[in-house]
Amino acid sequence: MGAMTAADTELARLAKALGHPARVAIVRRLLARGECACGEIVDGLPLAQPTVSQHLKVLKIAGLIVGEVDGPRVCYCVDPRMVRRVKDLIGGL
Amino acid sequence: MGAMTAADTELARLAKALGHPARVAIVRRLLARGECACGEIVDGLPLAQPTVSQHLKVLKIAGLIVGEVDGPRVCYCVDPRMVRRVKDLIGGL
DNA sequence: ATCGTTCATCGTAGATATACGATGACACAT
DNA sequence: ATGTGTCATCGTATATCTACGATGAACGAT
Repeated sequence: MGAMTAADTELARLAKALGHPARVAIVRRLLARGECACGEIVDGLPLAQPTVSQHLKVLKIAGLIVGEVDGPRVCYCVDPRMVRRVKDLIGGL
Repeated sequence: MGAMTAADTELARLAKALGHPARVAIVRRLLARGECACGEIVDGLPLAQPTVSQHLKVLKIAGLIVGEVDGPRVCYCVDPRMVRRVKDLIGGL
């Protein structure tokens, strides 16, 4: 016992993805709205569109959200399994 | 509704502090042991002593742990209120 | 007073994160 | 084909993070 475990790495990876106010706000908004186009997210944040897109990418790589192309738009929503996973890992502390 | 709230910033701040495997491992160890001297933490991690001390500082600034000087040693333990706070904030997602 | 132990801080190199303008890619119109 | 609206990616500047050797500060023992 002592070294960093796989669970430590997984939790750190997810926590890091949530380690920026904009990304927390995005997740919260998606949970409230169910799903949301990128533009709406941009409108709700005091950040430029490329910056928001970059934050969305971080959340997507972490697996917390998924993006579905819908015509000219991209619709984002949370992956409830990953949100559950975060809650379990934090709750397991 | 839309902009980043104070709760978003607080959660992001705490999540960021947990956004490194070593820091998660430290918190977990402290929760398991109750309290722990710095040296024991160093021994349990594949990192140099200054690096561990730096990680401890991050956790301390975030309020997740507190350090008490005990002779030549420094005894660390988690602040249970802050751990509760993290769980509540994550659970509230 | 000097030494050994324990831990923090300093200084620094390399990597990663954050922000945005500019540009590219794609779908849907006209 | 041309244009418009939507979003991703590129390029880049600045800041922050991560790691460690070297050094400093504080305590207990000799």
